[in-house]
Amino acid sequence: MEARIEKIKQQLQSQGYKLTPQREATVRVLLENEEDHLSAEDVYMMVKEKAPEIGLATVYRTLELLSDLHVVEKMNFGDGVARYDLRNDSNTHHHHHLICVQCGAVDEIMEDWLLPLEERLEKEFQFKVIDHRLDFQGICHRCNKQDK
Amino acid sequence: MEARIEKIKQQLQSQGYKLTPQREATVRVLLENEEDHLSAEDVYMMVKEKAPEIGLATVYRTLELLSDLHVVEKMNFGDGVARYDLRNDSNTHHHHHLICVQCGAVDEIMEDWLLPLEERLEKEFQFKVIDHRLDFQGICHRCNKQDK
DNA sequence: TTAGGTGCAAATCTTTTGCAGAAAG
DNA sequence: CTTTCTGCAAAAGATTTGCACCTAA
Repeated sequence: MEARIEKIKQQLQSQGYKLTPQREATVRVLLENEEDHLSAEDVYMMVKEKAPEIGLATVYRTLELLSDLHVVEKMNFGDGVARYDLRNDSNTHHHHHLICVQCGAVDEIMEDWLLPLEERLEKEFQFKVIDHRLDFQGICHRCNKQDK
Repeated sequence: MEARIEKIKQQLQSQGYKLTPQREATVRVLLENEEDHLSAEDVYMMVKEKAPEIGLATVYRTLELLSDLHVVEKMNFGDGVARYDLRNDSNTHHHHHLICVQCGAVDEIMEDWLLPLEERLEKEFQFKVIDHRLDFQGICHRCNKQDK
């Protein structure tokens, strides 16, 4: 965990930015909730517990900055808010989402199932893939059980 | 084109809704711009040319209604606005997006490449897939050419 | 001392809602 | 008539911005 913070600090500094206490608190919240997909408001509330004086605008600015640096990924699941995920070390994003339309849960699959498709895309469409996003909407295993 | 409007009219009526002139004008705009991904504001401006008295709220309400009926699909590409696409006749959504990070173009692949994955999901994760969404970010063939 | 950061409040932008009147069966 | 629909204006909610102060190299 400390190692990942150190790395992010270096990413920031290499671009002339500082890892301020506010930014560090924000990153720690993301780190401690890696499997969730927090909104800016979510992050704000959690950061407030550690650093009550922080402002919402700072959280937005931090998330935007980290997003520009590809440290976090900004996502949109269709409810009116942006959600943010820490990226893994290689700065690539290769997980897929299982979005339950019944209970709203968002699960993840961490494997990358799309490499064959990406190769096909480059060949057939001359489209050079940088990243992708794959979401499935459906009924999750928990709701499936309950329905019986 | 008239046939598709007629079909949408029946879909509305079967649920107790009317195909009002405003709604028809909205559908026609979507029909005439099927390969674009229009925002509510885009649709509003185009509908205004045919029916200048229409209100933005009506466009939003119409798009929301059509979305509920699965006549259009509401999407979000990460810029702050929702975008709307007419669905095909079977009311399924099986196209994939190629989003160019350089010129911003959004191309589509109409084939469904994911059926094998969906089967695997149901087996391995007990997740019943209703719909999916697959977007690729990268460099499109046009930009690829220009760069040379 | 100087550029980068921050908190606050105000501004902006998209989308939704309340309401009174209009349209359609 | 009664239900659905509309336009307008106001409200709501998320995000951004202006600004004066702050803080670290």
